[in-house]
Amino acid sequence: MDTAYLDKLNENQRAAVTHGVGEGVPPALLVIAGAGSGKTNTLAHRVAHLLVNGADPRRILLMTFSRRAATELTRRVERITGAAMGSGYAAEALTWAGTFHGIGARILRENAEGIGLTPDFTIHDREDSADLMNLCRHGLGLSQTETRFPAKGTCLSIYSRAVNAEEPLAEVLTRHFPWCNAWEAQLKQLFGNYVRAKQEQNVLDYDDLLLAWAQVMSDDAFAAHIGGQWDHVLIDEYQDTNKLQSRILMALKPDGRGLTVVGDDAQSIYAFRAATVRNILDFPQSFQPAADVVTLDRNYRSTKPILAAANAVIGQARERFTKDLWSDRESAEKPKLVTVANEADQARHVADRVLAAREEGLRLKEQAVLFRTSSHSGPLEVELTRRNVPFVKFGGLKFLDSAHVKDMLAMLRFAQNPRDRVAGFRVLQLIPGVGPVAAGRVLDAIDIAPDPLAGLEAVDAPPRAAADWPGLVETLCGLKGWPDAIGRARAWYDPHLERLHEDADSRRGDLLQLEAIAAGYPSRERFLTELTLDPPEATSAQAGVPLQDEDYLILSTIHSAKGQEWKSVHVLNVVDGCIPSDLGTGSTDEIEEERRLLYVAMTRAKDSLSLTVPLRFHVTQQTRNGDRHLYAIRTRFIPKEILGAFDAFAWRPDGAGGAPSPAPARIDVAARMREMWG
DNA sequence: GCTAGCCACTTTTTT
DNA sequence: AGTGGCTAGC
Repeated sequence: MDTAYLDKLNENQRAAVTHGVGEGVPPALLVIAGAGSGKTNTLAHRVAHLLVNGADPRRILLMTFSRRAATELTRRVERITGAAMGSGYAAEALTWAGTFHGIGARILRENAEGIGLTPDFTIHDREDSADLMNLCRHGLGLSQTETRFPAKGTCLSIYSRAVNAEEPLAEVLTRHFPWCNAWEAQLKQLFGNYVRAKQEQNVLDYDDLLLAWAQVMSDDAFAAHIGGQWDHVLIDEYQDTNKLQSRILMALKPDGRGLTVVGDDAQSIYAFRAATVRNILDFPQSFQPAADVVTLDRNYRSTKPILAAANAVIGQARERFTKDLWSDRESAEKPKLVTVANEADQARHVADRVLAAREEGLRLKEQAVLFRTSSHSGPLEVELTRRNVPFVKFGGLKFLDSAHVKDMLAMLRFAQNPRDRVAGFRVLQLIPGVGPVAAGRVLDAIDIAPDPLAGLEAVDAPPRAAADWPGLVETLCGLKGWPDAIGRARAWYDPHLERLHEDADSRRGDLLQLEAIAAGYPSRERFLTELTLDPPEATSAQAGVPLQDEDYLILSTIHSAKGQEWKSVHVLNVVDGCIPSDLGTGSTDEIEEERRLLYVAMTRAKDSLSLTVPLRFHVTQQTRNGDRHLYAIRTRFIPKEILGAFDAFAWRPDGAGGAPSPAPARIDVAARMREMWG
């Protein structure tokens, strides 16, 4: 066999790739992989090396942080094995690649019969879960307490943390939600009802996908059966897993044999989701003998000055475990720290720089603009649109959150699982004359019926909706056949869309887009499951998704930028209040996480990095004082002592003698002339 | 029992 | 700014 691919790796990477391969099932391995150290490449090589050495691809489990990462990984494995073993080799047989939640859903569905679930369960996203929590909250009369009971979203967060961190409720409240301490007894009761409701309605929420999986694994026979399906289990981004996930992992491979985890504690940015770096720190000692550790600290991505600045930022961290990264990519260009007057200037400056770089031959796709919070890119989006610069935005997406899309999905989910009350409640109330009470009655009738769909057909029409009722029932019962069903649902929904929304036209466009997405899935169940577990993550300024060969600028939240890299990176609002977010300055742990967030943002850059500091910025949506301007200061993560790592300067728009230039909207004449010829 | 309209609250990051 | 909850009126 041809293992030439090993020659291109550095010593540590090769150690990680070959560790224990060819000696039966290899012992546990932890790879500490710093930013840009070729982590994905190393992981892909390890998988490929296992395959080349005879591992069965169907018996390899790959768990990544996102669906996109899983796709990228399998693609690379395919390329490596293709070169080594001839292109006939199918890495497609890597059938077990996905997120923890996605794999959990699949295992639970495949084993549903044996573990007291029905295989046609539907999955609630966060919004749905909050809605169900709300129904339970009302059911217990907690919405009318004298002092305010926590809002549904807060209740769900508390519940979720208790589940994912495996912490007792009292501890969760004290440590993370002290203002809800007084409600402990009521919350406990509420959560009991919430769990019961989910079970009665045959629905699972995100947490259940892990929790039920973990429960299954606590049964020895099941644990052996499920863990025995794979010889090798490899986990990426291990620093962002929580206790529940690590428990599942340990139960899959109790002796650690066949287990590989990869991560970097300096890039842990999901503590708000109960992720804990303890998982990665405690991993080696979880086994007897302890797992081997390989560290990748050579950075291939960034230039020396960029890395020096990033190291300076993370060097201020209160505690950390990994060493500084090093690079031999020389460059005279330090990262820029640009002070601008306000967010409008920030937008102008970034747009200027992006366009200038494109003039010098750097495609828009090689450039990215990163920010802490989705809304921070607002002024820039306006500026880019004004200048006709195409962009695609990742993170903080609301496509699935918009009312009309949720209506459509509720239709499909209700047809899939008529016991799903959240979906039913939503669908039934679309008809004029049906409110919460009438909807509740119908759902109660369905609950009692042995066959839910038949129950729906048999139920009496609500008194004020007699005219519209048969149409709805007929549509719901007829939502079979895929993907035709979604077209029929849309046809029924269209008049309601028209009636409910002023801007029905643009919303109709969204629904057509949804229909196009749906056509890519083999069945209604797969569509609903995968859309919930892996929602479309990008939005674009133009209608429709840009074509693959089109060039566009990347706008992304820092969280969504994880694992990615660009030649040129701009980071917006590098000021206190944004990074760190003023919502995240409650505890030192939270501040440390914000610091790592800035580190992650900076280490995305290969050749050029620029941080902007608007001195004055506009705050909207403040409860107290309404909209107002705030005077900001440079982020505390870049104190004076490390300023030397940056090229710091102030920028003002051309020709601005103080007042913002009233320049008319610029016309991209060149682009228009090109457009004349298609 | 439903709907419209008014009021109050929210508050980031995401599977 | 937009959503959700609550109340008054039909």
